[in-house]
Formats: sequence, C-alpha cells, structure tokens
Amino acid sequence: MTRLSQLLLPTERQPPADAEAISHKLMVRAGLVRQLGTGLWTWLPAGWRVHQKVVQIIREEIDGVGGQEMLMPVLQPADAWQRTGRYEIDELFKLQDRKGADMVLAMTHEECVTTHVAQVVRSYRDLPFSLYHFQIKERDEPRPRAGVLRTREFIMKDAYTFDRDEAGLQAHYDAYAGAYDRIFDRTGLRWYSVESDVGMMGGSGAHEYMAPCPAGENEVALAPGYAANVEIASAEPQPVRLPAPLAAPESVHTPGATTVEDVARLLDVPAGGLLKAFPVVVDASEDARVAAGGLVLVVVRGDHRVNEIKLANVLGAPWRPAREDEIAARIGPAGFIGPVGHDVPILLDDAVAQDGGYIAGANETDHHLRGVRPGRDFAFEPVDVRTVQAGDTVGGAPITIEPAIEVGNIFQLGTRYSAPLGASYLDVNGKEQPIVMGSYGIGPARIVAAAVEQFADEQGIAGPRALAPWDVEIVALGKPGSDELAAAEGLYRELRSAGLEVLLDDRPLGPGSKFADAELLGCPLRLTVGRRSLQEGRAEAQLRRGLQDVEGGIPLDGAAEAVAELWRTLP
RNA sequence: CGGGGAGUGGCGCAGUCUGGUAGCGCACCCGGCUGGGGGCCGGGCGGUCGCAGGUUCAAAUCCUGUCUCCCCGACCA
Repeated sequence: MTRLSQLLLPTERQPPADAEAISHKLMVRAGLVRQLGTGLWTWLPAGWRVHQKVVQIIREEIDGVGGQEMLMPVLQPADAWQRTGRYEIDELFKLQDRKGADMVLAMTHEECVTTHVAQVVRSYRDLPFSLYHFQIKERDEPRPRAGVLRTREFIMKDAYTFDRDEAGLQAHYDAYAGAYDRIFDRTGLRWYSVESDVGMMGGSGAHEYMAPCPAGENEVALAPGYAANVEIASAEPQPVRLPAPLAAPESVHTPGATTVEDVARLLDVPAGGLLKAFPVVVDASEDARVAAGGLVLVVVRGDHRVNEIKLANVLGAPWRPAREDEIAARIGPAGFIGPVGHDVPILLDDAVAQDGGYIAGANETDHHLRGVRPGRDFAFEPVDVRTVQAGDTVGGAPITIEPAIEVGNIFQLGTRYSAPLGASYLDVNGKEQPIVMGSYGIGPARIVAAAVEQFADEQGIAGPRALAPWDVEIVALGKPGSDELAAAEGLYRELRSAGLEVLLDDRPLGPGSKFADAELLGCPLRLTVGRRSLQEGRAEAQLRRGLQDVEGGIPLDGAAEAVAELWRTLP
C-alpha cells in the first residue's frame, strides 16, 4: 500500500511525553513504531519496511559467505539450557507448559542449534558449515530504554559457525568480519568495529560493531588506528608531576580525609600523586597471584578508576568489594588503607610510576604516608586494571571517548556450547573431537534506530537511502480532481513501473501538512507536483538529507530516467 | 533491586494543594471557504480521571493498597 490516503501511517505532531532519545521520539512521531509495554514494540507498516530493508542487506551478505538460512523456535525445552548453565540467567524468561515441563523463551539460539548439530554431525567430512536465522529473542532486561534501542523482545540475525579446529574457526571468523564490514557499509551508517570483552562466555576473541550516537549505551575509546570498548581499552596514562620518593615513607596527619579529593586538597598534591587502594575478595582462582582466593588489594593512581571488567579478566574469577570488617582485620581502617605494611597481596596498576613518591593510606585512622615508592616500600604484581580516560594516549595520539550503540558482534565461542551439549565429530584418526564454534549477531532494529539518531535533523528523519521506507515520496498538491493530482498519479505509475519504491501523498490536506509529514518520515527524495512547475512539465525535487532543492526539478516526461540518475547521487 | 517522576478523550496538557458532578490546544466527524509550509469560520462526536478499597451528603481531588509507564543508577552471557 503506497498511497498515503490508504496507508496506516499515524504521524504525531508532538513526541510522546516520556521519550528522551531522538530515535524514540522520531520513530514514534513518524509512525514507524508504537509501544505496547515496557520494552515491547510494534513495527507499523512503514517501520517494518525499513526493518526489512536491513534484514535483506544482512541476508545477502551472510548468504555471500556461505551462511545457510533456517528458522529455530523461540519456545524451547529448558533441558539444554540447564546443561549449558544458562538456565540460571536472570534475563532468561522461564515458564512451564500444561504438563508442568520447564520451558524457556530463547534469548539466543546456541543451545538449539548446537543440539541439532550434535545429532547430525558425525565426521570431520561434515564440517565446516554455518547456519543463521532471523528470529525473535526474548530477554527479561532489567531496564529496557530509549524506544527500540534496548527492548525485551527483538529480532536478531544470529549466525553460528561449526569447524573442526581453531584454524577453521579463525577462517570463518574472518569471513564473517568481512561480511559485517560490507553489511554496515551498505546500511549507510557511521560505524566501526572494536575489540570487546569476551565476558563470561569465555572464548578467544570478540569484536563489537558500534554505531556512534548520543543515545548509545557503550563507551568507545578511539585513537588513530585504535578503537576499543572502554570496558577493555588500554592506553598510556597522562603524566603526573610527582615529588621524588623520600628516603623512607613518612607519616602525615590527615584528620577526616578519607577520599582522594580530601587528601589531595589537604596536602596540596594532584590526585594522580595518590595511590587509591581498592580491596576485593576473590573466589578461588587459577591465577597464581591470588591462588588462595580471599583478600586482594588493587592499587591504582588516585585520579584513575578501577575497571571492573578488566579486573575480572585479570583475576580470572568472580570477585566482590571487600567488607569493612574484612578490610579492618587484615589491612586497616577503611578510608585510610594503603599498600605498605601488611601481607595482603597487591595488584598495582601499570599507570603507577615506579620512581615517584606517592601519598598512600597509612592503615591508621587519620594518617597517610608520604614519599611511598612502589617496589621498595611494598611488593606487587603489575597489572592493567584501570579505566582509560580521554586524553590518555595510544601510539602517542590522545584518545577520545564517545558513546555508541552496539549494532552487532562476532564471537569466537570455541567449545563453550559444543562440549556440554556433546557436539563432537570423529577426526581423520577416528578420535572424537569437540566442534569449534563461533557466533555472530546483528540487531536490525538497532541499526534502524542508530541511523535515525545519526542523521536526524530539526524536521525529522534523514537517514541513508538504503534504510528509507520508500525511495521517493511524491507530494501531490491541489484539490481532489485537480490537474496536479492527475499528474502526480501519472508520475507515481511511471516511477513504479521503473522499479522504484514510491509513496504518493494523495491526501486532501494542505501543503504544509504534507511537507511536514514527508520530512518527518524522511524518504531520501521528495518530488512535489504542484501548479508552479506543472505548467513547465516538471516536478520539483528535494533531497531529504540537508533539505537541498534540486535545481530545475525533474521533467515529467522521462521522469524515471531522471530520478534514477538523481538516485545514484544520494547518500 | 535502589533513587526520582508520571498515569485525566487518539497526542500534548490544565484541574488535585483548598472535595461540589471534567476543561484547553491539536487531531477526528459534518458544512462552507481556502489551496505552495501544519490555513480560516461555524457546528459536532469522544473521557469508568490506571485499578481496588476506604473517608464523606459529595472524590479526578483526601487516605490505604495495587498495577502500569518513564528517567538515573545497579545489571546487561
């Protein structure tokens, strides 16, 4: 249905009162989506067209690297989830069928696809291959937000690769990375890929594809040739002017000064001249540094923050902040603790200079030590556990940090799922081997929202042509039955038969309303058929991006060729 | 889960403090005018005031409970 008079396109003059994000406001105002409940969204006809455009781009490129499209169910038996340990995840929707059997609503499809592959694959001759589908994911998110950006139910393209070994996985991973590059280029989005945390899923490598925009939930550290999620980013710290260490640490009276800011002000030193002590309790770990588990003192520069994900990766085990009584028993009074004079293992962040004289807690109420030198005054293991800051450098260039939406990820799973679910094969020697897997996700809805965020202007959506609901919107001016309307109808038919996707605004409204709606919806090319140019046998043309008028418009005679020509120049 | 805010026609809001039988703009319907940037005139339709209970002669308004939604944080395999 591409006559506006008959299309369900409920545009709104005002955004929903509770909307904050640009994409939330505009996608609702433009009539693309409607909310049903928290994190639950309906795609209206125009919005669904956009979503499907993204889906088709993805499909073509994944097919291009040998992915085989299929479809797996959302409602699944709980069994496989119990075996992989993911049944315990809070975000997983759990339910029972009428017989009382435990079921789940899938949040991804590793369990399902691996179960099938385990049944089907016998020999190394059956490998490698890759499978994918577009399917709804259900996640009981603690906090859905920003319209379609973070929802409880959404469609994901999730692909899975199955290989004999790490080398095969790497080849698949590289092929998918190439497909992803082409996908995101084709969408017209501004994007980049970053190294990302492999998280509790383990595995050997992961990248996230990020679309920078103000509503993004992730922070990305960027420098020339460098892009990483702040969760795992590393960089050279900004230098701090430090006094030389004293011959021996010297106690100073610092009454009531329990924070870095207090101490820095009191002693008139920069915050970076302090050592910040962060005591944590670690589960038993394979890491030799904390083999026994228990209390560990993490020490970073006073102006830095401990990065909890980097710390977890260093520790190789779950951890929690230590309680005050645990701290008091082994180190000293909370607020005045430091690395000197106790036997708690110390992890010292690399940003701490080892030749400086630092201020550190004295492990005594109302006292700090001055002139502390790492290595001499306390033993430590060097680690990289701080969160990078804007202005730190990578290869000499300062980094910037910007918010971004994660629109896709690729992940080397290894045997995380094949092992517990028994997906194995017999190798050339007749020996049983676990299948090596990768997983690859893309959220089409996030791509749509990111495009709206990145390219919106005062009038509405101005996204890339690849993501427009229609290629061209024709605004027909004039009364019902007028020459203008008849000419617009003719233009509409001609462009359609030339293979263009065309929306015709044939509603009996004033021009202002039609122009406003057209700009809100954001078709990349708008043709206006009105009295002004009709007498010259032309239609006016305006490019949505930048609201640029096309000089002279286009001729009605030969319109299809003219539009096709124009189309090639659009962003 | 912690903190903050909000539920009154399709959308945006006022009314709540100080109880007295629901109002404004837009949208919508009818008629007319208008026809290049959300136009004008006239006439209309539409609301269990989130829900439940309580106080009262009387509740959108006061009290209790509950549900829903939004924002910040925690979380995010």
